Amino acid sequence: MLEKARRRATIIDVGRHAGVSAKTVSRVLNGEPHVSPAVQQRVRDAAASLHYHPNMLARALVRQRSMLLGLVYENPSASYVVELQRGMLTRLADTPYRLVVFPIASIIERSGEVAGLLRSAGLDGVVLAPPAADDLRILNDLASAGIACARIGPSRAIELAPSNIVDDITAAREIATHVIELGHRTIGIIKGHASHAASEARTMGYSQAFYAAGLPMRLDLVEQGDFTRESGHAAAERLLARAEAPTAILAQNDDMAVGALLAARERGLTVPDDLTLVGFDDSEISRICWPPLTTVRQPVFEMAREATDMVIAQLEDRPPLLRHDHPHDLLIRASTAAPPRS
Amino acid sequence: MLEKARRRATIIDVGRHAGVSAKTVSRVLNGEPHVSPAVQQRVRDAAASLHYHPNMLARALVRQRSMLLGLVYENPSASYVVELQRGMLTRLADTPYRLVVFPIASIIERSGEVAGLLRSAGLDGVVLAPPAADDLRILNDLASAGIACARIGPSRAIELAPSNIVDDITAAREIATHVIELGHRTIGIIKGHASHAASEARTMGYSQAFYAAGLPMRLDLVEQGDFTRESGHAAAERLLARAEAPTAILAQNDDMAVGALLAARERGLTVPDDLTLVGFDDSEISRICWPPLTTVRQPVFEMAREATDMVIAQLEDRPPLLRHDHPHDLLIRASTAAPPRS
DNA sequence: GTGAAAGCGCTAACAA
DNA sequence: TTGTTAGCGCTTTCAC
Repeated sequence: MLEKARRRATIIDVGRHAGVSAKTVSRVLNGEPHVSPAVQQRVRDAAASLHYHPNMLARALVRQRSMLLGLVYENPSASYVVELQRGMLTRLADTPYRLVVFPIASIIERSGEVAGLLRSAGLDGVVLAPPAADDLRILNDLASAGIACARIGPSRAIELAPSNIVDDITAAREIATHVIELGHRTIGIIKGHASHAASEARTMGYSQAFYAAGLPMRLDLVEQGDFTRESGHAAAERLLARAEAPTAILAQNDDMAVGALLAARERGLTVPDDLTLVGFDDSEISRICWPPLTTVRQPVFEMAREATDMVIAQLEDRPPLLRHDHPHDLLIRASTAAPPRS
Repeated sequence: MLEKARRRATIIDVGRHAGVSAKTVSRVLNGEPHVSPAVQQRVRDAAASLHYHPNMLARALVRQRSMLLGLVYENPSASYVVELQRGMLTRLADTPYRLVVFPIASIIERSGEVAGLLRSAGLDGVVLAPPAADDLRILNDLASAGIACARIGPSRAIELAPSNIVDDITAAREIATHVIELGHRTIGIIKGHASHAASEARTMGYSQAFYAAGLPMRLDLVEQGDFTRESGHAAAERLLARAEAPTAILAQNDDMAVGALLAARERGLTVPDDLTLVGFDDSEISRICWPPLTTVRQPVFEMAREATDMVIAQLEDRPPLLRHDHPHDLLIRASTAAPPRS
């Protein structure tokens, strides 16, 4: 059978056991100086024999520090979320901070509640992923609640809070240029959710590439998605059902591109022979699916790690980096080719 | 500019503002009876005008409840982890509980530390995914620390703590039987990490299927993996390099099967024409890769949701379900076919 | 219906 | 080098 839960030993119990005051125990446990080695040892022994573990809740109350950091995100792409978490957890390893996750269904609609939610959770700091990273209301509420924050991929008001940025416009222009240079002229676009500012930025990048190549921006070939695979599937179906179907599709993230890939497959189209397809993000599935997707690598992991560092810096009263520009990479893989000559 | 952080209003401030005592404020905020409607309204108004938010840390200390639930897992497969989190978060929506994630590098080696880690994090409860779910040491430490827990996919000591179970042996037998019935006789196996009890169980299921079909259990065709795609890739390479290469490979999860798929492709083999391949778990990539994998669906999402419910039941002093058996499904997709006639 | 006092387990400030 | 006192912000007695 399992042992019974017994009353938890407190710092006072340990002190009594070691024949010292509670404060001395506290000093030893927190590695403060000015405690004789002999007493230190007595305290440690007493703590061990009583199975003492500090009560984080009490410590948190008096120190005004919960050691809890939040991650706020909307829930579109599993691989994106995993990368965010990995980045934060990597920075948090061997620190006393813990990661609390806050997937918010619709951040824009609920932006008024979000800060209250984070505040009542007693967080010390948060990392804001899109689209929360662009929500000024949340930023403001966080500041007035005294919660440290850092942002990933904001597009607006960069100077307002520490930001990790990648140049979405340039990245989108580069991937669109690659497709145009392969010879495509009828090019469909699957946009991400409108509440993400990155969606606008990427569309602008595409349009710059079209303009530079002397191609018109065909608004009739722009379909709205929401960053989910399902939405990419549906959008691709609409595009491919056109009388004048595109020979290439630019999807604004990899999940939607994979959805488009499945849609193409269902119509008997082979990628890239019949249809060129590109994504965005270099998420794991872009490498796993077949063919692997031409995409743009966003250093999500590094941005999350860096954002976490920015938050911790604030909590430790070090001046945080206010802005970190991250590089992107155009990754040309097997999903792009010249258009079929029909 | 952002607003300045101002001192947080306390229950006493609200009381003063409303002309009542702190206790009355507490009563109103916690919905306790015996407060006149007029006073209730005054208190609510005062709280709103002072932007009062309860301090969870103080409440946690006095109530001995942090409202924090942990999820403990090792980090093999991203899609698996995401499903676990989704399941927990679904149950946690509209409750005051928060989710704290604990990816532990090597649970078996660090089993002694894990409970201490969870205890010092001040968790009220935890959901244990494999292989922590099978670690008696952790279970025991958790019980003696008075932390509620529930398990996902344990193979041992089922009665020791609330468990969510799928019948790995039967599931593995079914998928192996499917492969055998297609006509395969030389069948390779890629095992998962030995620390996961599910790995043993699945191997047993395979062996039952072999026995029932009158086939020998070929230990020379069993390769060790660790549930990662890379390990599946390496194991498949070893299998396919044999003089007598298998015509089918049973991988113990989908990630390893995808690794094997890539290995086969590199050797110029087509799945399923040249090689039949099956996975386990029905994780997202099993549907996205090409060909989609024949696999066994494990209701990871439902198990996580149910496990969370078991934990909450304990915290609310309701008797938790002690055991929940979940169904599995054999999903026959395009990665399995009759062996090539050579 | 409402309030005063005590205390959750810990640490900061000050004494000794 | 060590101990004492006073809280952190809230909830729990138990009075009124």
